[in-house]
Amino acid sequence: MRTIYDHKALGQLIRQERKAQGLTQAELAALTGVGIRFLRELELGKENCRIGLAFQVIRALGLVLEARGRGESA
Amino acid sequence: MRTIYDHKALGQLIRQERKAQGLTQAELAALTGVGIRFLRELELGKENCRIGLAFQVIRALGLVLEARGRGESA
DNA sequence: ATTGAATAGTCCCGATCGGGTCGTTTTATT
DNA sequence: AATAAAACGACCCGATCGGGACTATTCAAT
Repeated sequence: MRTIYDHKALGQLIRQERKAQGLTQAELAALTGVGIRFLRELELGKENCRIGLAFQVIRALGLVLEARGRGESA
Repeated sequence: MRTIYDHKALGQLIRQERKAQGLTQAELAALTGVGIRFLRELELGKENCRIGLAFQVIRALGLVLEARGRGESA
């Protein structure tokens, strides 16, 4: 379980997961239906990308996002 | 703990948390430094908004996002 | 060290976002 | 039911995204 505090952390996570699955950026991009450049910038922590596309990638990788309030216990 | 499978779920969560904290959209928008319209559309599950702004809102609300691989146990 | 793959950076351009605001609709309170 | 507040939808417009392609750079493996 990994905490995602911002878009950079998200990019790192995506890259890590992509590599863990043995995919290249081009392959994942094709799989996900987004452009290679988008994926690259997402992994590099681009400040502003479209969240819909980001979620497509997240789901394509089989990642699960969970949220809780600050105080809320896991 | 709540699973965020897409941008709609994220919007719902944000709205719920905003209300739980007794804030109006205008107040939260001002607090966060985003436009009211952006916040509104984010809560309504706009497909494509800038992820950087979304994270600003998430942090402003004190929400914590966590991610794990599909198989990974919590 | 060499070689090929993977990633990063840049180009142009159409498509869309996000800003504020005004008018309308929904929700809440009394 | 009446009133006020909050949320929604639409408007215009400048700013930026995201697409593919092409080159340069980094990386891994032999």
